[in-house]
Amino acid sequence: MPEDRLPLSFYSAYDTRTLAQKLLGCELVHESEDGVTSGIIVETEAYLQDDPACHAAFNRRTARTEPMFGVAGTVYVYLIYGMYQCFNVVSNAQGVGEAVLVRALQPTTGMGLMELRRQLRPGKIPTLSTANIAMKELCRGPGKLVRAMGIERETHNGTLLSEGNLYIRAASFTPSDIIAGPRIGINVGGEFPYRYYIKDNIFVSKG
DNA sequence: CGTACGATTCCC
DNA sequence: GGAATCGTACGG
Repeated sequence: MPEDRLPLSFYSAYDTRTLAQKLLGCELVHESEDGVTSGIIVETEAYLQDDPACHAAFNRRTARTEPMFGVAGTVYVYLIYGMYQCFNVVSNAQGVGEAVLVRALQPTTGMGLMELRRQLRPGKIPTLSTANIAMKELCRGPGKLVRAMGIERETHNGTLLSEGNLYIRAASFTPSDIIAGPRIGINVGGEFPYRYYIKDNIFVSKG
């Protein structure tokens, strides 16, 4: 199978909300030392520069948000609730500060490795009750998919999807129906329907 | 320097 | 329903 990695030009070819929809059906890939994991992106959210829910809203440049002001196709990974991380694709022109949050994947490669990574949660000893994670739960949520894919802020934050071992493949199909609705877990900006997901796809998070 | 909190997940 | 857990943001 050809790598078919999306070029950097793909990420700047659309406005952020359009990109969030164009990413649906594309495949996120991580070629790690432990093995390859990948999954079809089935759920995303857009975060815009005039959007109160966006970390970089209103040109707020800090050490954390700096990657969001990089070129489209930059990776933005941040720590949330002290124990989980979220993976974003930086969008729009350099200096704008917008991104697309990836919220769920349909696993395609390395499900065994995904399950192992999910079991190895910090402070958690795997038990029989956690020994088997359903395939549809492996990447069902932004924190879950980051852990299953082995994505880490230390190594991937600020990298480019056009180079390195974390990248996105072009979609091999066009999603038939895309649903838009309110974003999940935010306290402001709830009036904007910037969450997008593939209709009837069982790997989409419940929110 | 102190502290409140978050684009979440899991357990009671 | 509530805890876990810590870097970040912001005020003093």
